[in-house]
Amino acid sequence: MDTTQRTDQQRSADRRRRELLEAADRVVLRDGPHASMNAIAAEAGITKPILYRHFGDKGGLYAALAKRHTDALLDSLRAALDAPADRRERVEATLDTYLAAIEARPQVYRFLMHPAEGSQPGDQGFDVGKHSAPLLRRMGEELAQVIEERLDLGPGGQQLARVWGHGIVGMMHAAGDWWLGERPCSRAELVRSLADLLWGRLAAAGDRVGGPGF
Amino acid sequence: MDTTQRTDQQRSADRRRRELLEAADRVVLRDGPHASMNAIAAEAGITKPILYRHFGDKGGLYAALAKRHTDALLDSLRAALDAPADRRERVEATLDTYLAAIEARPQVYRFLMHPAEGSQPGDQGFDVGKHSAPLLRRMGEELAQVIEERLDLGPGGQQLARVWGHGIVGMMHAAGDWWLGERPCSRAELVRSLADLLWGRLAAAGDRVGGPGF
DNA sequence: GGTGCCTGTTACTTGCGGTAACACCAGTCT
DNA sequence: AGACTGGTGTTACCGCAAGTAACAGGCACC
Repeated sequence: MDTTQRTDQQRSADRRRRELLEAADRVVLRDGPHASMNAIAAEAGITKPILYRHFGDKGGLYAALAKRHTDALLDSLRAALDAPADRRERVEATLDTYLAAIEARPQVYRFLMHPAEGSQPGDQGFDVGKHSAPLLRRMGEELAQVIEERLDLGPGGQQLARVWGHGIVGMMHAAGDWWLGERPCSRAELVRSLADLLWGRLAAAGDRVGGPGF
Repeated sequence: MDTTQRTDQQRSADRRRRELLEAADRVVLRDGPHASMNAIAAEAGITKPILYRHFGDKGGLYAALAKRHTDALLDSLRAALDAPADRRERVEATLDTYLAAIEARPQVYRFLMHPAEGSQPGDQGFDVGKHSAPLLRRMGEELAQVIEERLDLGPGGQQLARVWGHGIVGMMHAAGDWWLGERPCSRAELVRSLADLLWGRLAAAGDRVGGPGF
């Protein structure tokens, strides 16, 4: 008895939570990450305390919101990353998937990259090394795992894979961010340039004038 | 007459400004980027309106603060980047310089990477593509310029250099951020791993089990 | 019919960014 | 001397957002 009823309540609570999240989504995508809790509550047709009961604080709401989008994006990326294709093709497909996503919904992207807004003034010694958006961390770890699973990197390969995972994700992120702001070239060109970088063209390029000493 | 007196006043104002910036620096480095204007004013021994007269608003103060540190870091990086050495050595030296800087003063680093705190709720259409800290942009452009000056990349080389500049900076940043948080290896190992990545070891590595199809 | 319990409200506190208005203290001009 | 000006400093306030009581109805359950 108790269990069935509790289940009912939980279901209703979960549905409510989803509704609230969708309302929050609309507001954040419309007003940016600085949307106030009042605005979100109004969009959902309710008032603030309900939001706080469901999500604890603003950070909780934003975390829940971010998780949805992050999961969705990570699913797309995993698909591109695990495709049965040549390594270079897979890399290009992954880069393109990411860039297409941020191009299609830059507001979602901007929201996801925001460093959580958290870190209350009470955090003594304040959290060094946790500025990156959780999305970046998760993408880095994910990529690291794929690299380690599929490539033979010899001894110390696991650590190498993690460095590379985070490094490549950072490269993708920074280049994508810059590209989104300036649009200096097509997406395909950007993908190609980045893949070329990863393929060692930096090392292979010739010097411009004299020797490397000048 | 007028000029000399105005110069005097300007000098005194500049000195005051430097004092205020130093006080702000202490507070920000102690309390993190969420330091309040009240706290900064108190540290400087004065009250808020003076800060506002000197810097306009909080964004202005933070921008001025960030510029000092950014300029200093960029100077170090330029030195490593322009050293008369082998390309690989230069790359490693630059990576190491950056990592040493963020390792030595993580709070400064954390502050610099903060996306300006700006973007008032009034910005309709809200500023997509300007999230990255100004430091990242400047480092990216700087590196792009060096790459373009010194490497022969054939046609389209300028654009390629810019993509690479921002991409490499992003790689360095993300890997450094992750490394600072987890400390999974020594700085030298990290530098070596990243340089290896840029040197094409990703493309050169063998597959782990079967062909690339699985 | 009382007892929890969830959902919802209004009304409040606290703290921050930012500003207006006033006060003091040089020198300067007449 | 005495009014005028410009910079430095103050207190006291506004508006707004996060977060929190404290209270009010609906609905199951004993």
